[in-house]
Amino acid sequence: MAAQGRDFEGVNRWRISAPKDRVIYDEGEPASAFYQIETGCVRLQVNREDGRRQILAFLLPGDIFGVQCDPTRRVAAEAVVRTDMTCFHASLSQAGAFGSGAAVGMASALCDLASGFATHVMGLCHASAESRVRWFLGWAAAQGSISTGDDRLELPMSRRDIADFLGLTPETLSRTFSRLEALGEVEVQSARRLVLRSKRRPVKRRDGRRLDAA
Amino acid sequence: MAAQGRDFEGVNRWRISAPKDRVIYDEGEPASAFYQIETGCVRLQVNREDGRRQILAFLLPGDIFGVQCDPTRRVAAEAVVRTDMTCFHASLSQAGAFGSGAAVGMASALCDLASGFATHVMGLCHASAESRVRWFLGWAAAQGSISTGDDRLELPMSRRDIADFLGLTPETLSRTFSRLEALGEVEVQSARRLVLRSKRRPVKRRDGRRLDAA
DNA sequence: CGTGGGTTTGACTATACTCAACTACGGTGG
DNA sequence: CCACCGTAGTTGAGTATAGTCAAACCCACG
Repeated sequence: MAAQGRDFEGVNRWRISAPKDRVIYDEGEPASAFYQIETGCVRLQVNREDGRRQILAFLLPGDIFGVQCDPTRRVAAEAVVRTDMTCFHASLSQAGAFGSGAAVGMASALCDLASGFATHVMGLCHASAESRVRWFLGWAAAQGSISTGDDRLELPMSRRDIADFLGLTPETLSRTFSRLEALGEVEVQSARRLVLRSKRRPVKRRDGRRLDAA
Repeated sequence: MAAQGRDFEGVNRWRISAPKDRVIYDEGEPASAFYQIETGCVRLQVNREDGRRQILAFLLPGDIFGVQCDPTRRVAAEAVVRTDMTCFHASLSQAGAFGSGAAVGMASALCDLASGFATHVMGLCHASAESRVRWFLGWAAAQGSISTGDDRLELPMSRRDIADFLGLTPETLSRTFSRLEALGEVEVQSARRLVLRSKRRPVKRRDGRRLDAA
C-alpha cells in the first residue's frame, strides 16, 4: 500500500543491504534518514529494560519507515531476513527544503505507518489468543510479499517474532496454531510455511465463538 | 505535545463545538478536513460488528486528528466531553497547494498520532491488567490537561472508555483500581478524580513483580 | 551425520472474563 | 432543599484462558 507515487525528488539516497537480525538503527540514535524496503522484511521494536521485546510492526517491500519528528529514535529497526532497501538522507524538519512533494510523500508514509499501528491496536484488543492469531493470519494473507498466490503463506519471521508482535508467549502461540490446524483453518507445513484452509471467513457471534465450527 | 509551530497558513478554518458523546465524524464518511482540539477530549474509536468497541486514542487540547491519506474515514471520532476545536478544511492530498509548510505541519501531526499509537501498542502488550492500568495512569499523569498539578488526575472519560482503551472489561478495570488503591499507589476519590501516591516508581524485576511492595 | 536452537507439547498455576447482585453517584423533579 | 430514580461503578463467585516451568521433538545448519 505504501510508496505509490513517492519518488522524493532531490533527496540524496543510496541503496543498502542488511543481513538477518542486523540492527538498522537503534533506540537513542540520532534520526537523520528514512528508508524504503526493496526486498526482505524489517521489524520495528522496543526492547524493554526487563529484557522483553515488543514488536510494533513488520514492514515489507514498498513500505517506508524511519520518518519522524523526534531527532532521536524511539524504536529500533532490525532486519528480519536479509533486506535490501533505499536510504533517503532527509529528516522531516528539512522536508520543506525539498519542496512540498517530499513533505507530502513523507506525510503519506506516516499515514501508512499510523494506519498500521492502529490496525495493530485493534488486533491486540482481540482478547483471545485465537482471535489474535486469526487477525495475524489475515494480515499476512493481505501482504503480497508473504502470500504467494492462493492462500499459501511464506512467513519471514520466527515464532518468537510473531509472539512478540501479538503480545503472546511462544508457547501459547504454538498451541493456538495447533488448535487452528485441528479446526481445519490452517495447515502448518513447517513453522514458516502455512496454507490457509478456510476460503470464506467463519461467521462470528457476539461472544466471539464460531457458529460454524467444523 | 502536538501543534508546536503549526499554524496552517492559508488553510480555511472555523471553530466548532461538540457536546459530550457527539460524533465528530464516523467510519465510512468522506474525509475532507482535520481538527485541532482547543478544550475538551476526543476519542478515536472503531465500532466492531459484534457491538464491541476499541478506543484507539484519547486526544487532548493541542492535539490534531483527522489527517489521513485515505479519502474515507476508517475510524470514528467522538467527543468524550464537551469539546471546542478548530476545523481545518484541507486534506493531505491537497496539502501541496498550501505550500510545504502545511504539508510538514500535517506530517508532524501524523508523527504525533503514530507515536501515540505506538505507545498504545506497548501499553497493551503489558500482559497484566495491573500493568496496563499503571501504564494508563502514567500516560494520564503526563498529560497537562488531565494532571492538575501534583499527582492529581481529573479524568474526562468513563470507566467503560478506559476499559475499551486498555482492552479490559469494566469489571477487571474496577478491580484493578481497587487493588492499586489497596497497594497505596493511587487514591480513588471518585470515579474520575484520582490522586497518585507513589512519588517514585516502584522498582520492577524481570518477571514484573514489585520488589518494594509496600 | 551430529549438533543446537527453534518449536511443540505437557502439567500446573495465575489471571481475566462472565454472569449476577449490590452500591453510589448525579441529575431531575417535587 | 430534599427525595427519587436511573445509570455508572463496584464487588462476589465460578469458569475459561493464557502464562510459567519443564521436557521432548524436529528441522536446519555445520
